[in-house]
Amino acid sequence: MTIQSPIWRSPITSSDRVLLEIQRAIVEGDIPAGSKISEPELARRFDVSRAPLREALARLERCHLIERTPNAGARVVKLSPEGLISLYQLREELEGLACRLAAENMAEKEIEELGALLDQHLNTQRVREGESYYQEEGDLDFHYRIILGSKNAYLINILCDELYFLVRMYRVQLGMNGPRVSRAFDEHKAIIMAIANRDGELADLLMRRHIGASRKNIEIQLQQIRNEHDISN
Amino acid sequence: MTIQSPIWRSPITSSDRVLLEIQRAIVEGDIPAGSKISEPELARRFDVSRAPLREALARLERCHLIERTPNAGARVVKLSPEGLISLYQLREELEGLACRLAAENMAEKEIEELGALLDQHLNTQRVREGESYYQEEGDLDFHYRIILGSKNAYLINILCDELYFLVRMYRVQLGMNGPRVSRAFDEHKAIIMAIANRDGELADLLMRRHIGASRKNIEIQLQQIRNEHDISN
DNA sequence: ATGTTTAATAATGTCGACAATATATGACTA
DNA sequence: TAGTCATATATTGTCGACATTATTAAACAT
Repeated sequence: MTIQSPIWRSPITSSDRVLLEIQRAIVEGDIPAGSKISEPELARRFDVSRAPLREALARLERCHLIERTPNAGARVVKLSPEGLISLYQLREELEGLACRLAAENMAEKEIEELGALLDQHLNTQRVREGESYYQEEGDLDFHYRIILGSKNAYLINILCDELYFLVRMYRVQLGMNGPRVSRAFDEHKAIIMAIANRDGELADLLMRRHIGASRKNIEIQLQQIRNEHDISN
Repeated sequence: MTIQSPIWRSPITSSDRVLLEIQRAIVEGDIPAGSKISEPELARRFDVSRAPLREALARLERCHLIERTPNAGARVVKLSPEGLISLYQLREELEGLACRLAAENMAEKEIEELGALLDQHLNTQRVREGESYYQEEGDLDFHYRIILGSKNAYLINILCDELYFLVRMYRVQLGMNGPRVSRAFDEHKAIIMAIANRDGELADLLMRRHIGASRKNIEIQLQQIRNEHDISN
């Protein structure tokens, strides 16, 4: 089961279904980055008419997974180092803010659940050593809850509905889930404590560092990939 | 002429045209906040079929001007103190970041133009004393240029395409353009100088203060409106 | 009179077809 | 052979109609 937007519309229409399928396909690379989107083809493939398909495309554009040009159609976005940096610059600010607001606005119960979640992930990780998919999901779940805890509707929308699919796409397609597992747990723990102490300023700072560290880690891996690529050519 | 998204699609389709018209109508209150959107009615009114109209609605949802529920239709958003605060919390972070990046990434020429723009606005404001519409437009233009100067595509998209219509809607409908004019000019001047000095940290700080001051000013006006409302009931 | 159930009405979601635009193919020229 | 132009093909943008769902109105019961 994949993590998806925490705010999901109750009655599911055709376009919702198609959106979910295409989102997954793009994030996991089944529809390759940079490739052209053909409306007739996708409509056949998912057995719907072009109306709900186009509705889905509009929402895919919203979460930056495709780019559309009038009369010319849509393409899946290309992943680039610049894009990744831009994305993480934004996340540092926005999730920092989310943390500060979460420290002010989260209910005690929510904070308890957040702590329980972390313990649970720690156990899962101990049992399934090296199996990084669970860590991936656990990490996103952690970030989601804090974002939701901010109670800022615009912030929630931007992070959960618009940017996080891209984050997942970068992670999945560049295979970024590596060695930072244990350190991430410690950082998560510290963030939760700051929130529990209602210390918004510290929670903010720690989250910025956490994402900054994550970004640097990814940049290193990305540089390695680029080097390998240069050698093989 | 109204300020609109700096990134505009080159060939203008029916849905683009309708989008612009409805955007203006909602921002200026011709279609009242909180009112229901009727697809057949708007389709007749703008002389298009429902297909391009629905495309436009999807994009209106994207910039938070309407809210849609499946099978039930769309409503124009309601303005609320909480919404305004959430919006300005975001702006402080995002435009602070934009300023820091602008100080790093803006071309010398762009910075010169930004300075020229400010002088020009100062003159316009001296000539048309009290006429706040020009100040409104000038202020947005100033912020737009800095955001564009950040060269961060996601940041530009979120601020210019998704949040700024809401900012304008709040300003127009609550009549917020009041007495801060001259102080805003000084603050703008200081921000430009920080950018020109390539001092990203300072530019960031000044922009956060600038927006924070703007927010407090608006909150005061909003409180006054609420008080008047309480008295009249 | 108020609240509940049922029928009538209107709205949204989806479909297939056509028109306008872009892309691909092939003929022609230098 | 490379480049340009005209044609053919395919894709996108738009339309009107239908199916499905929500909303309103009316009838009924309490």
